[in-house]
Amino acid sequence: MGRSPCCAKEGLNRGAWTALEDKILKDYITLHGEGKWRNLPKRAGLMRCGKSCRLRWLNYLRPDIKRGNISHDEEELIIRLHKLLGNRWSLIAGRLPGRTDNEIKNYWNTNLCKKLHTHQNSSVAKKNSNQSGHDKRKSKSNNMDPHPKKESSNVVRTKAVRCSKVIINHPQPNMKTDHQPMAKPLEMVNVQEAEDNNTSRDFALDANMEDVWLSDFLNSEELLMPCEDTMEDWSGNNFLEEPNLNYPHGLTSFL
DNA sequence: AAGCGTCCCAACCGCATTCGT
DNA sequence: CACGAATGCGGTTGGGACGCT
Repeated sequence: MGRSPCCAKEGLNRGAWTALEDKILKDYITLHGEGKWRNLPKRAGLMRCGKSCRLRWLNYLRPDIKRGNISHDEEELIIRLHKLLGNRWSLIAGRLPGRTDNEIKNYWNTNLCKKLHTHQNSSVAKKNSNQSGHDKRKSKSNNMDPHPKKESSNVVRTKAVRCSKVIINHPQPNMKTDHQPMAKPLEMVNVQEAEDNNTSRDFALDANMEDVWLSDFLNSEELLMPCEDTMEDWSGNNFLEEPNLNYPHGLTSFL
């Protein structure tokens, strides 16, 4: 695909994985566990590079995978997390059980990004009409049904949970129905208080504390999306470049 | 039915970060 | 501490699916 191969070894398979390769990889990892990706292909007898195996496993073969059918709640959560975290797909994915960074990234790029633009345009146009729908596919995507055609196809849709860096102490998020996407019953930690107490740096270093804060933040009314007013300014994702803002100092370092 | 254009997503890449010696 | 290897991450791409003409 344009660039030179990452694994310059000749004879390696590239492109779409076959069912046999999937089976070999899955069986091998079931037996030996994850890791040692570099050597895995050789040991498993796969003509793939380690990176490719890892990606295939993480995004496709791992058990307890959810694929497709991103719910409205999940979508809202993605939007809010993206506002908070920017393109930190792995972190966002860590907040969405069963979703992977790749899936979320794709979903964002193909659906939410367009939705945003559509929304912005419609805002600029002062709601002259319903959201465009001039593009049939876009319209379909905007109906919270991003994969309808594929769901009926033979494409397997399973993806792994991938909690890379964020420690999630919550029980399985209930995919909130009442503006509480982070179902954790949390003791309310006031961000401003934390800052006032000069504790922000510390809690940013503490994953659990950060988790609490993040949950609190996400539950805040400001981020209840989509909202036209806020929709207009979150495409830039400048919040990470502007350390001050209203966010704790430690967020960037935490990320 | 065929051709064409658009869109989606799996898989790739390079770079960054972490780990091991 | 330095260095190389391994792993993780986010951006990008191309093939295939789909809808329209």
